[in-house]
Amino acid sequence: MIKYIHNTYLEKPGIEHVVRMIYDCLFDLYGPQGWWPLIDLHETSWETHSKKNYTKGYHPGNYKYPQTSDQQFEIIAGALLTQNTSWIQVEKTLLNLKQLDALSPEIIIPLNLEALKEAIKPAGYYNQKAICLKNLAILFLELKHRVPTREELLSLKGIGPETADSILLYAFKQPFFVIDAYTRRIVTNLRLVDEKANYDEIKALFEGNLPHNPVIYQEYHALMVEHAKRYYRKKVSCTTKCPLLKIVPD
DNA sequence: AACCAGGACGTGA
DNA sequence: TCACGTCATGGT
Repeated sequence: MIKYIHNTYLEKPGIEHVVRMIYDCLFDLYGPQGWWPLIDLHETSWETHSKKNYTKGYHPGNYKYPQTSDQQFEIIAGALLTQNTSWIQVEKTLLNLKQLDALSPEIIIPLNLEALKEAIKPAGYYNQKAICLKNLAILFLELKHRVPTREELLSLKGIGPETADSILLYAFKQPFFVIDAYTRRIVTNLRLVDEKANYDEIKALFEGNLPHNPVIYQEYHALMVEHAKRYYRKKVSCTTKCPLLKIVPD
C-alpha cells in the first residue's frame, strides 16, 4: 500500500536512518563544534574544554552554556546580527557593544539609537538591526526568564524563522532545528528534499527523524555549517566531492 | 573588483 | 504562495 505524502523525502524509505547516519558521519569527521560561540568564556571553564579543538569563543563538548542572563542575551543578539553576515563581522559588533557595556538588555534599551547603529555597522544592515535589537531587548526583559514562544519571536520585525529557531535552540535550549542556507544546500544536493522545499519542510526533515534533544539539534546544525564551509561554498564549491554522497541512497 | 557571508521583508504577479 | 529587489559592511 502506497502512502501519498506531499513531501518527497517521506516517500523514501529509511529516511530516519539516513538523517541519523549523516550526523554520525559528520561527528566522526569534525567532532563536537562547541556552538554557540561566546565572546569571553570564563577562565575556569577552560579545562573542561577539549583543548585541541578549542577556538576562541567556542566550547566543544560543553553544553552548559549559556550560564548567565547576559550570555543568553549575547546569543540572542548574535543570532540577529549574523543574518546574511559572516561571524567575524558579528564578533566585531559584539566587541563594540561590550565596549559600550551594552551587551545586556537594560543598557541597550535606553542607548542612543545612533550610537547603537554605529556599533552595529560592521555587521551590516545596521539601521534595521539596531531597531530589532532594541525590540529583542524589550521582549527579553518582559519574559522575566520565561521561554518565549516561536510566535512571539516571529512577531518582531526582523526576526524570521531561522533567527527565531536559533534563539530558541541556542539561547533557550529548546528543541527547534535551525535551517540555514548551508543546511539547505546540503540536503538538496543529497536529494533529501526538493530544491524548492520551504523552510518548514526542511525543518520537518530533521525534527521528524531525530530525538527531540536540543543538544543533538545544536551539534547537528553546527556540524552542517562546518561541513558546508568545506564542500558547499558558493565560489569554489565541490559538492560532487561531498563524502555524504557515499552514504546516502541514490 | 565583483562576489559573498550562519536572512528578512515588502512588493507585485 | 513565490520570485525578486532591497537592506549594508568588509573578506577574499
